Amino acid sequence: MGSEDTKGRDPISLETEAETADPPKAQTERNSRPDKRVSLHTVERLSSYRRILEELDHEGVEYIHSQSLAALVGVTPAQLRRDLASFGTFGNISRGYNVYQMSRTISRIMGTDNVQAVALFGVGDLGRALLSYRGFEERGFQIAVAFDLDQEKIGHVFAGRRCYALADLETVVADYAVRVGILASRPEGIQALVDRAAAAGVRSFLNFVPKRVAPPPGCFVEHMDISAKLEKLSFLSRREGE
Amino acid sequence: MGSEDTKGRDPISLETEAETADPPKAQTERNSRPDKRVSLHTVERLSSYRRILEELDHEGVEYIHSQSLAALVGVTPAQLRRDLASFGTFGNISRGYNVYQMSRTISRIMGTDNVQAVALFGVGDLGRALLSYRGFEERGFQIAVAFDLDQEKIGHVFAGRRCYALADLETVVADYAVRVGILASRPEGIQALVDRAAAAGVRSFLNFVPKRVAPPPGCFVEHMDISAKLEKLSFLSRREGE
DNA sequence: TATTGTGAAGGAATTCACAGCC
DNA sequence: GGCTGTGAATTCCTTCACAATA
Repeated sequence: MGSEDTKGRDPISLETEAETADPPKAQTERNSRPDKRVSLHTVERLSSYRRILEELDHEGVEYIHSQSLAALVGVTPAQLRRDLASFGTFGNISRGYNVYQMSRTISRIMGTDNVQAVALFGVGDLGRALLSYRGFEERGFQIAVAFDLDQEKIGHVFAGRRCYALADLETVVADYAVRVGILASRPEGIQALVDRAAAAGVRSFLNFVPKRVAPPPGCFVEHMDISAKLEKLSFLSRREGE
Repeated sequence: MGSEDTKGRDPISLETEAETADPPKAQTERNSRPDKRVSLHTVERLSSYRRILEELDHEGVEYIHSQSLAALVGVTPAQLRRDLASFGTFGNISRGYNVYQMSRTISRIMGTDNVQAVALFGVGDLGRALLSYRGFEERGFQIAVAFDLDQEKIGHVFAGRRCYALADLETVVADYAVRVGILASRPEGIQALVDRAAAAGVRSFLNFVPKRVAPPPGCFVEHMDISAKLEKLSFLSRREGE
């Protein structure tokens, strides 16, 4: 927890002003390459780079070399450099990469430099756990509203967020400009729910419900399959020799 | 919910007897190829195949072609056939794949044909949500025990599972033959916890804690990064033209 | 010296396309 | 006719190795 100069800034969403392509600082203006064709593998790794970078930033680290960062993340230095190079020039030879700048740049690439409003569908055990989960905000997301079928829950406030009836879906989604939804409801009728939310303007969904959901046209559904991860671990564990 | 003949069987863990390489039915004995070298990509897709297959099985579907199954999962038919072929011969030409047999075979490949005991570390909001989560059992996992630091929680029973003190880690892990752990605790001291659990015999960890954990030698740590998934969705959504 | 960024090489994963089968 | 399983081709991803730079 060495607290060097952190220049009085929050880890994320410092400048929530313009969103125009303003060249704010020195290094940042170099990496605005339009991006040729970025693979999803790269995007997924960028997330893990950013998570580590944020830890480092909190610890007061200002610069880091590809060698060290790659070791922390668990990739090869070449891979790290290649990933970053997809978006332009990040590094400073001999000083390495500026931790804070790079974290902010990745945010911009991901589109999480401004906080996005997220809607939660289903306020059961898991939904409430997600509502009280700290860590979304500092990554650029905020569960702004919740929906549920249960009359007991509607109108109630959970961890600071109001629970609405599904009847209000269209107006609430519009009011809060929700583009991302988290699915944590019962499986029944979830496809209809997704279709309706998509029509209301929600573009992508993170699905915790153990049920297949087809993405509406132009939308994306990402499945959070806990059992699948456990199965992967199970498979890996029985491969003793590696 | 068409209820054709389901031959009076549970979706999983029907025959928990032998675990010896018994050839139970007709088709199953063909796919015991030792596996040359299976990629992790294939393993991850196998999980999603199995999830869909189980849905289909519940709906009473007996056979399915690679074309239809691939469409449901969201991969190409060639990819599906190639994945399955890594393990031997699954399909019956012109009838397609036997839904139930294939689901069982994937279980065997994953090592989830017998239920595995899982330990939960941390009985906070998320931990309790996981304890009450239905859906582990039918995929071959059961949270058998929980651990927490909080004296209020120790000795308490949550959703049928007893919460133990960390002092009892070694004995409890041995008693229940725990090989898999789920991390849902506070970030502080999590690395030490993992190292100690690994020494006690836990081989792999599913980590919900937003903190980097280095896998002990011979062990695996899989990170469940919710924010990373949201970032991926955010990135995809702003690529309008696809 | 040591580091980044990047052509080029190598390897891995996916798709094609068809033989063999029903 | 249509299907699976699979060699071959292709596309994609990673690593190597070095020029350029500080």
